[in-house]
Amino acid sequence: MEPRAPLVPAKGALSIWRFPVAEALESQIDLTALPKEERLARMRHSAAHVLAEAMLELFPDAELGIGPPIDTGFYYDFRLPRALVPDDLVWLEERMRGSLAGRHPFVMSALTKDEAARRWAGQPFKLDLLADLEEGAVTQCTHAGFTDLCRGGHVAHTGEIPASFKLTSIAAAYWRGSEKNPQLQRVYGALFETAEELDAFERQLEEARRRDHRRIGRDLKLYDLFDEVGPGHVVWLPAGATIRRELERWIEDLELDRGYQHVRTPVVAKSELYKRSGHWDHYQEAMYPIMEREGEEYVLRPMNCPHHIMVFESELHSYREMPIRIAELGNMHRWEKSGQVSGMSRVRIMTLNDAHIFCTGIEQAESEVEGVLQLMEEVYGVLGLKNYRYRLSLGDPSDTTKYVHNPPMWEKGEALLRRVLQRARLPFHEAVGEAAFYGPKIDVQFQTAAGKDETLVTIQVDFHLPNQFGLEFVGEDGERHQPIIVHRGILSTMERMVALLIEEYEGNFPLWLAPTQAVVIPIADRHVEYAREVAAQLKSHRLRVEVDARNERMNGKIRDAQLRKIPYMLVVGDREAEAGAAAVRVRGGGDLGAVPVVEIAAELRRQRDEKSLMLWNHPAQ
RNA sequence: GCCGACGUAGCUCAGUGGUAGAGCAGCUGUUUCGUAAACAGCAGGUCGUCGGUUCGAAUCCGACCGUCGGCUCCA
Repeated sequence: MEPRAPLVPAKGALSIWRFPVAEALESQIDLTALPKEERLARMRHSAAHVLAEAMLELFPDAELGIGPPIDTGFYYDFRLPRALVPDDLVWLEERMRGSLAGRHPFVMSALTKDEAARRWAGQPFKLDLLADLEEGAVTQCTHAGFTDLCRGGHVAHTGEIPASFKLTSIAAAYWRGSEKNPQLQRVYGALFETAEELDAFERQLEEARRRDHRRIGRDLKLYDLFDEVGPGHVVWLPAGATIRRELERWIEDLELDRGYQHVRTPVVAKSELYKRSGHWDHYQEAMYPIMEREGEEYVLRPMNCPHHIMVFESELHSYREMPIRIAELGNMHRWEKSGQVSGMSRVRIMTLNDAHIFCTGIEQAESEVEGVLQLMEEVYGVLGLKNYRYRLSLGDPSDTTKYVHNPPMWEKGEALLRRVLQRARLPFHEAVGEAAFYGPKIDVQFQTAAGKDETLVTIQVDFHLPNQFGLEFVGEDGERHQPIIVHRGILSTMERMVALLIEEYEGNFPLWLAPTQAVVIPIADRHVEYAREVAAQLKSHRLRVEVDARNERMNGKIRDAQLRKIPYMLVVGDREAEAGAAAVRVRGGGDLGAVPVVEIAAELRRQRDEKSLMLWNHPAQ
């Protein structure tokens, strides 16, 4: 499988949007001389101005937020007297096209902070922006009688904005991205240089909708959700549970090979446990509410760490036993806010492929982190997933409520993780404010079909919990020492992993994961008996095979099997029954002709055991 | 959680104040068929829930529940 470019670039990602003041005042710009990225950014940002111009026509009292370019176009945030409706977008877009035809020049001018404060007196958000600007760096831009406080980055005139744009959606957005601030109405636009590129973008959106795990999950009967079971509480149907079981068996075997020990721990604990671990202070709003009986408080666990710490604590350990790798497919419960629960990728009850590695010290922790990265590369190689990036997720020293306060601990952890990434020569980026509350981590970020960034793998170095729980082991010197814990998830939660795989494979699972691996299709009723024999023979190799004995024509059965994305259709009629064979049809491929059943069994076993991404000379997808 | 839209049969959808519809899926029967949909019949809904307006509500209003698109948060 080739690496697939993200279908839809992340919406929030800002492109180049920084222009020195001197350059901003320059009105003569040769667009063709600019790199495409900057040219597009200028076009998109200019289009945002034109949108604001049209919006002021619709609502003269509109309060203006910001209107930056984004990777697929632009947006502009407004506070408006009423909610926008889709018809407003039609009207606004028409006005914008009128402004483009007018070829109005964008004219930048500089002004003092005092002048700007007077000029923008009626625009609270602009005043808020102005407060952060240095004297001498205040500029505004005028076109067609519309002026915006703006640092620049435009095209020369509105005629240079390509007509290949479209207002796409109305959304809500908090001012400056903080939920403490007022919520504004955001209008998104898509803008590309050519109509062909805009078309391609729209086709990508369509493609993303086709790959959506919620749609495919329903069509293939992988999972379901019920109002009365609750949002984010996934019901795995037999087909989806089969995929999950294969993944679980596989990862547990890989872990056993690498010296992990599996445990089973309860999904409920006394709140006391989480008070001690620190979850209570940093995580409580994300936990299910307390259950109280007989004067005791219990909670559903949001994380497995404290339970695995109990496993470590159940006896006194020697440095000779370490590292001790404790693993569990552990159920966790997190009270996600109602607006963010979605399909299987964002749920409230989930199973994490979790493990905690208890290490004697920095050196051992470092080597364990390396081992985890190697396991991760192996696992994702087998799954054929290549569309990911490493992120070093750091704490935010300025945020004392979100992270435990212990600067030396954070420094040690961050340095350790950075060293491992550098030694492994893995390209990574650093992100402040993305750490766990108890320590920094390496996250591996994947992109979903819809273009959203999701964390799958996470590796964390933790000096905090060993301290909270007073963990000890006996060292070579006979003294007591505090271990370091490496937390790690490889497959992520089973929910999120299966959601990602559905989208990655578009429901066309490789043989080893396919819920039904082959369906035997008798041509007429008299072939049903032979079909059952073929199926029995394959089932004796633990292949998941069905017989389609329905009263349908062969064509109909083939069509249904294709729609169910079953890897192999084994058509049997008189000729095949005679020869002890079946005509093999490959999903998405053609008829391979009759093949002896023993050979089919051998080939399918091989593909399954090798976890092949290919189906009998065809790509699995 | 916040803003907005949406909620009609298992699924996809039509129906905008006057007796609930279609296609697919399901069931029954006929057909026994060579690589992406045979034919016919039957059955299936207190229109998300609760309340209100009205002679009359799927349709208008309100609250709640859920879904979707964003924002914020996150495995």
